[in-house]
Amino acid sequence: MRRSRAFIPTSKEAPSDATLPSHIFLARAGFITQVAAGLYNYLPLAKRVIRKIENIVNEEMVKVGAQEVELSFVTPADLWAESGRIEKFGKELLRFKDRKNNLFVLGPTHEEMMVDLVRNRVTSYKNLPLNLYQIKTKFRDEARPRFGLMRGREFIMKDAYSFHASTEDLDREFEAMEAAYKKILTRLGLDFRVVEADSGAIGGSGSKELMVIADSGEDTIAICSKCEYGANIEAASRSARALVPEAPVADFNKFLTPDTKTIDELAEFFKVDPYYTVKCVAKRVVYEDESEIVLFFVRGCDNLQEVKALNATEALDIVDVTEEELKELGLEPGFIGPLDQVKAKHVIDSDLKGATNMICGANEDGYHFIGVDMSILDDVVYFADIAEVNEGDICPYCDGKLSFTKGIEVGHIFKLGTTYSKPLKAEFLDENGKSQPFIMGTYGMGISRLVASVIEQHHDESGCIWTKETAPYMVNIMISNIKDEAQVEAGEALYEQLQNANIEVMLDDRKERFGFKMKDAELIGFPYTVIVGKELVDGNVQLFDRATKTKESMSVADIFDKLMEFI
RNA sequence: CGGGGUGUAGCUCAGUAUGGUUAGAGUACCUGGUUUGGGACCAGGGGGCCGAAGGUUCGAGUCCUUUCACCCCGACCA
Repeated sequence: MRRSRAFIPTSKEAPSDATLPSHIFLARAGFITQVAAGLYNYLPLAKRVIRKIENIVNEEMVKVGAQEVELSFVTPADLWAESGRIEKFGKELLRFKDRKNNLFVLGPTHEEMMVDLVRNRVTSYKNLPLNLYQIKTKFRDEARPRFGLMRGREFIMKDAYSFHASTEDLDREFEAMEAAYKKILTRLGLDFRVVEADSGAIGGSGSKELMVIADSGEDTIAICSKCEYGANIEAASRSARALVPEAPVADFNKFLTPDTKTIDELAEFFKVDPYYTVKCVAKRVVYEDESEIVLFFVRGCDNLQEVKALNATEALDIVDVTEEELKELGLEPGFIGPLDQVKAKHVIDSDLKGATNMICGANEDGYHFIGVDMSILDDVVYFADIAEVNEGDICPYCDGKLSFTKGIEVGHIFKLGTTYSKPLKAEFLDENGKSQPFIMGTYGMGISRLVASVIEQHHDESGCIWTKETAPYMVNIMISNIKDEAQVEAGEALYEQLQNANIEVMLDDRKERFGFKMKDAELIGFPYTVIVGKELVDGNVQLFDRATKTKESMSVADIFDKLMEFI
């Protein structure tokens, strides 16, 4: 491509609202333009990068035996009602009616559509397993789209769906897909981590997220210092502490503790480690048609993890409550404890099961219980893992310590089981002629988010640095002075030579100054720029490496071979 | 969905407290000239329903009302 003909509107200034490097540089370098909140146009350079990522995804999907399909973007609302997700997804589903007044939904993900496609068409265990995928635009009417391509309302996702006759076969496919996803991210040149995750609105038994490590990531992940364990903070677990602080041994008693409403005040009052205190977090738990206040109890040194709390109560939502609401129930904020009190449902963190020498609220203004043995609650209360892990906690699989880092969720793979096949009545006949719902898996990967992720990990103050597998063009030939006929001739010759060798090459033939064209090349981020300039009189050109920003002189005769070596 | 902010040239922004010729700068763009190794310089030029609608006024980018859009913090979210 000749730069003089290319539609690459670069700019010195970033959009005023852009904060992330990926957003700033993709906009400045002429890859994307914004249309409306969370909606972007992909310009020629972006389109080329997207196609490259898609090609890699396609290659790896073919290797694991998945088949590409493309399902309708507009999906009948009836299907969403059938699975029950029309409520669960809520306003994120963009709904509209056609001229015949039928309700439709723009597809935010395609479990229902895919199940509908397969049910009654695959009806025998002999035709399983089956893995179908597509790469397609999705639409989710996010409450607050932001960060450019990172969180758009319209985005490109690769979504795969597998169908199995047994959970063992699903496990096998899940592992194969995880391996394929790792391969894709590795080929793209990304630093990533596979972590355990919460299954969210998609549902299902087990799920893992593929996180690209980046400070700008919106997710916090806990990773082990010794082993491979990593988990989203929403799902991270830990081992019980090996070393515990000295226990405040005491007989059970009610103790006057005026004005000690917070854990800090309580720990200070008794001069004990917050580890031995019981913290109460009251929340309103919302179900489909009702809601109730639930008291969550964790150790004073821990915090409630709301996603875990949501899962423990099987609720749709969890919202804050006011002190007034608690007082109406007869509870005493600051002094709420799990003993002798049945005014609201209790959920106690499993780390408190059997704990002794604890201090907790006595449900009476100004009083706490001391010397509490939590095991007396064993049979009467619901225990669940609801505490958020802290940095420095012990890994659940080894004796390593957990630390936090930020990640961009670029992939999420789920073992769905029969979550969708059952309600949608998608069944097959097994060896015994018995009807069974499909055992399913679903595997998503954000293609447009990957474009942004590559730049989050590969950029500097001058702009984008594309990896070899993602670069829109591998080589940029820069003719320093377009009025110098010898430079033009040498540039054109190399341009033709590289094109004939099927190298993706840009020829910067614009009538601009050296500095202007270099800045432009650095902003766009071509891996290599060949500078045809003042050294040509000695028969030399320079090879500029974008990643290292170094220039190497070499003879015109050698440049082609040298490039072929690098690419 | 709560709280806040901003809408003026393709882009980044002045101008609005105190209404008053023809609405500005930088950048980008066009023409001519000079320049040609790190976003050059000189001269000339095109480009605006001042987000939209209504109102106040002799007169509105500026004041009032309504509305829309976009952004930020939070809630939410593969």
